[in-house]
Amino acid sequence: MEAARDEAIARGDLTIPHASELPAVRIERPARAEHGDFATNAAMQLAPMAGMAPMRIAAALVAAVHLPEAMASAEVAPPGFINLRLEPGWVADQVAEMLDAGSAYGRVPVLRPRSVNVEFVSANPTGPLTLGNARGAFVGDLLCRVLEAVGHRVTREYYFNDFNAQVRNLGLSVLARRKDEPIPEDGYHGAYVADLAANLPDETWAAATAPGADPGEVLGRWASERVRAGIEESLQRLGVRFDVWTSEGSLYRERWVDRAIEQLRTAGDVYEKDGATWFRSSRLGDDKDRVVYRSNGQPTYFASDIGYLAQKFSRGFDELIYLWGEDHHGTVARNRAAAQALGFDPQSVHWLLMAWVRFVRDGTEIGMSKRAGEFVTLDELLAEIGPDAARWFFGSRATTTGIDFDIELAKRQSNENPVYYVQYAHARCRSILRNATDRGVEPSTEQARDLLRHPAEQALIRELLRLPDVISDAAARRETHEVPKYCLEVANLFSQFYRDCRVLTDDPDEGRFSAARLALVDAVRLVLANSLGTLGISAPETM
RNA sequence: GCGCCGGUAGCUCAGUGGAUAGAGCGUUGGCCUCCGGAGCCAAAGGCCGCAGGUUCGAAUCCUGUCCGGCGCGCCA
Repeated sequence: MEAARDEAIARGDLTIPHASELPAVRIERPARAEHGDFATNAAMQLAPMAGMAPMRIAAALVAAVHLPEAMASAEVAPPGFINLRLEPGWVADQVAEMLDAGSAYGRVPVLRPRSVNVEFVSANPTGPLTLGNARGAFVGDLLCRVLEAVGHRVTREYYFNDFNAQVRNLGLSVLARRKDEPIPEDGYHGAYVADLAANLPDETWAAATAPGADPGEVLGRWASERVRAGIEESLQRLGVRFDVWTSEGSLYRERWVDRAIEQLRTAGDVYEKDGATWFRSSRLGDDKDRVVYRSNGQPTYFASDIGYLAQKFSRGFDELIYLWGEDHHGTVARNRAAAQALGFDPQSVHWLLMAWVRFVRDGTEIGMSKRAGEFVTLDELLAEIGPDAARWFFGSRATTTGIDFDIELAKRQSNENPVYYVQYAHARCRSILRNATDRGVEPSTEQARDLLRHPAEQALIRELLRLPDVISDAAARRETHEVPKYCLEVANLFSQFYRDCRVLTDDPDEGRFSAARLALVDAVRLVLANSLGTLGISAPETM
């Protein structure tokens, strides 16, 4: 199209005064089928500088354009759009291309694959994962899958505290349970604390109660590791796995924190005031400076963050992604400042914030407090609605959108969940393919160009052609919710095709289409399997 | 008070300056001789929170305002 523009200018059909800067021609996919497969607003964008009516410019562009083989036509539409249509035979031929690509179809590698660290969930190991952690677990996993689909090397990382006050409180809660004393005020009241106390090994108990021992520390360390292992198992049940588990304590043992802060001090970004040590984050966009060492000498949580940034970058990642709840958004500015002050490209660190999930049961909000012991666990959610439906639910929403999650509603709707509609379409493809094998019918794309001309077939293939764009966009935007939408669209168009185009038949007249349509069914199966796979959702043979 | 994120159909949510604003669920009405009815078709349902502005064109960008969530610690 840009070539057409230049040619139109050369021919004198289009005059742009004093070689103005020409905007790049943008091609989009129109919302309506009658507007073609692609469209561009180039003529309307050129109109002000050319001083010509958009319709006339569009006509000049169309006259000058050399359509590639895949394109059937370019038409002008008011108020100045140019609509492009794909050649139906080319469209039909793409079924063979998709089947050749197989499981790689839709996975278009980016130009520059990066090594990306994605940190998510990172809940403190002071209790089982709750519904509150569900969104982070699914969104993070989906994000990793999408990034991997376009060729990035992804490390999934979980960061947890193993020595702070919360862990100590957990230890003291276990102690109280064990001794049948009241749980401390800041302690944890959930039933799992009693389980921990009951399963305490004798040697741990002995170590905790030995003379001079710190029971809170000893029991906290033991209990938090046990809880952490339980979290890992829960996540595995969700289909979420992590490559690296990093403890806050290791950042101190390996001296990442003090070395990073010394580096900042050398650079003049750290100073002492009121007995505390401060990082000059206000110099780099934060509202105010932040304490890294308290006046009692203890590091703040932010100090750990700084050390962690240095530790992660030392491992050679090109990009760091933090997936946080939006309640942490106030800490982003200081972390960004720290990354910059440490000499890292701020463009290579991203903090993605997820809006809060409001959990309601029949209209009233329910709290999620580990400390009070009032929560629904992730395992309970899974038992109620299943991992596929849960993945679909959280994967279908933009991360910036607040969600109202009604557990009763989710249970009731789990049977009507759109995910089953998509899985059903996949199972139906499989069923048709099985029936074909029984009848001895083989899929073939040999005559597809001539045979796959039905509107339902053409619409379906054109949708299948979108998969690479959908995956690439999701990875570039770091938002996955377009993928479930796309699955739904494919399943819907497949149903229409299934209604209008008989695949297997005893009718000899209709039978000549069988092999080509079977290949199309196979392509639909492939696209559904690949896109569901990107979501971590199963693509069943039967339902 | 200041900052960040939201406000779109009855509900839950898409919508990356373009053409008549969409989907799922729910509601209403149709469709089972035939490859899987967990399906298909149709209908009803919208001052895109409100008011200005920018633009040939605004749900989208800017300003103001209202409502909701979150954050503003030597907590994490």
